[in-house]
Amino acid sequence: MSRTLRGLPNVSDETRDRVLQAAASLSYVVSPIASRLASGRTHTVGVIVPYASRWFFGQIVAGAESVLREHSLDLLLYNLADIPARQRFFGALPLRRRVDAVLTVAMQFTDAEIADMMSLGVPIVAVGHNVPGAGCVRIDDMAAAATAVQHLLALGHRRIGMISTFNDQSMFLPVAHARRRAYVETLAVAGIPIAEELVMSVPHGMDGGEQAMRRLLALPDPPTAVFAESDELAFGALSALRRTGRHVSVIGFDDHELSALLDLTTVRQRVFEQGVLAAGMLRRAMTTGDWTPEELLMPTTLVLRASTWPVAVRTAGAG
Amino acid sequence: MSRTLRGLPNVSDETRDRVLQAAASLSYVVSPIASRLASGRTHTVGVIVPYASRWFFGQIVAGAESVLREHSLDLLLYNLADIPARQRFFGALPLRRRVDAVLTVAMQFTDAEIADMMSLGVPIVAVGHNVPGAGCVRIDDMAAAATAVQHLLALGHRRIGMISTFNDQSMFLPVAHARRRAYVETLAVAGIPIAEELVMSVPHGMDGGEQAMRRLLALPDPPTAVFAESDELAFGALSALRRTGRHVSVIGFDDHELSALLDLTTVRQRVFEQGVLAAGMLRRAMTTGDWTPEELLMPTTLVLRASTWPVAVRTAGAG
DNA sequence: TTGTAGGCGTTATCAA
DNA sequence: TTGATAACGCCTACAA
Repeated sequence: MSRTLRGLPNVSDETRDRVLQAAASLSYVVSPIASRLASGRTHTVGVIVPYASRWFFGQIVAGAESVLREHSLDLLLYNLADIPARQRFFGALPLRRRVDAVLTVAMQFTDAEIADMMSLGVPIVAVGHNVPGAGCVRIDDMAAAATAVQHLLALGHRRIGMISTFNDQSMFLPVAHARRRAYVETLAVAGIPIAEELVMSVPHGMDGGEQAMRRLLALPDPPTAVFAESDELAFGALSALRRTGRHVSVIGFDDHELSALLDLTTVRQRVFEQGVLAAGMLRRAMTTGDWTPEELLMPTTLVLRASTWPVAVRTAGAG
Repeated sequence: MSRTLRGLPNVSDETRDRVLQAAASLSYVVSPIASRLASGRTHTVGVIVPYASRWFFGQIVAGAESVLREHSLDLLLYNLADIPARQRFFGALPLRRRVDAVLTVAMQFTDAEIADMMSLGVPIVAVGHNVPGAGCVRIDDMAAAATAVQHLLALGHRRIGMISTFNDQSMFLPVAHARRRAYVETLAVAGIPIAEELVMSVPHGMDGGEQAMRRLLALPDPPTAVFAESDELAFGALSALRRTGRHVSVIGFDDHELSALLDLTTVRQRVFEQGVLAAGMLRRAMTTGDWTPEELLMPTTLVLRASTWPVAVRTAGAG
């Protein structure tokens, strides 16, 4: 009977029909839990995110859900929003004996935490950051961020600020690191000295962006253009500009769904699709049983809109 | 031993210590799956949403996750984004034997589907819509929407449009229904005849809002103000206005995190908190074992910003 | 307070 | 191709 319901090959047609009919008439369904205990496979992937309700993570989760659901795999969400949640997670490691695979999104792990994760002995794929020994789906942050800064340089800007982030634990996420490094290096290549005061580090989100831009505007010699690590930060920056009536070119990163509305120049990445691809890698590993971590690099695109302009225009107008 | 690990009372201190130590040294953890099979309780709540990646649903899910995780309950996400997903869901009803409770968010169920859900025999709480026999956390949509329309009336507007939604199956979600009814009734009370052509029904999202506003602007006698069923629709409407250079007052609904930036007048509801409360109701039912569905009404607030203004001002200016 | 048998509903294995 | 029978790892109940 079990053989029939699972569609194994060695069952006669007649028996199959008989079983299927009986199952239907009793509206019988297999208990996934019992089946998991007996088989040892949980058919579940644990998804770990730092901020479940942010746009970026919502996209990733939705993307992953779509492929997992299609293959009848469960998605167990862990939102490690604050320090207590994180401590609870790594203290108890609730994933143990509970998932067949793990998907982590833009997390900053300590070495000990990575060791914990690897000790689960299941395939792991990281989106937007690198975990040694795990698969990876990401963009080339350095190159993409460099594109953004180069765009500002091409417009003639020389005094360029950056809005960067740190998290609750005052840690710089890997993504923040890479984008800030690209900023520094690109300016260096262009022969522009880095001005410490032009680099703001704030908590992620609109409020952080607004705060950062206000501080930049308060400088004796404010920037004529700003590169924000993400569109949400850029939104905050735009807000500060609008409230103060000042004019500074702003470029973001992500192409958030509202960026077009706000006319924000940005670097587009396909977020939903990264969730799809990551889940696909894990699904394959779970069904075939063999797992060789691979790295997937997604392309990015510079999207030109009205929030950036040549340096001469506005400074002349405003001056 | 099982008694110790589960913290049951009738264990001597000495034994408890001994067991705890042994467990620690072997880094032993109970298998949640085996425990579920034996006890018959899954410690899992199924969460059903129509659009996992939208802001509203992200907030609800994050809110629910925070309380469930705190009590070591699992959250199983089902995103019923399209018709195939929905059919698969109600065809197989994967929740059966798998969850101890269900949380549904702003879903439109048929009677048959409701029957299916109730047949699970577990507590159900609905957020943002009503399911007979289930608990409920929501706002008073009629009253809140009426407030929005009254605001426009108070500003002197008499020709007021509405942007409403239908979903993939061309069904009007309960929320859409209530808000449109409030629109009709509030105008009626004010003695204003309803003009059919002023009510647009579009798919949810910014694109829908933009489309709807364009059609409204194309009317021989366009509205001077528009009530959008949600902020995301309103964003689209604002976009259309900006691109066409026209001026129409717009009020939204939700107080999306970006509404302040866009200066959108709106009706605020506390979304994250609704997720928290709904999950709390289910958690209590799961732990105490008794379940009497209750209904929770959350307050809303009119938030005044710059996207609405008295009718005379702009029409005079534009005319 | 502690130990022990029985059962939860499958899967996997081995005979038949 | 089929039927029967151990695991799977825990919880519950009952006995000691």
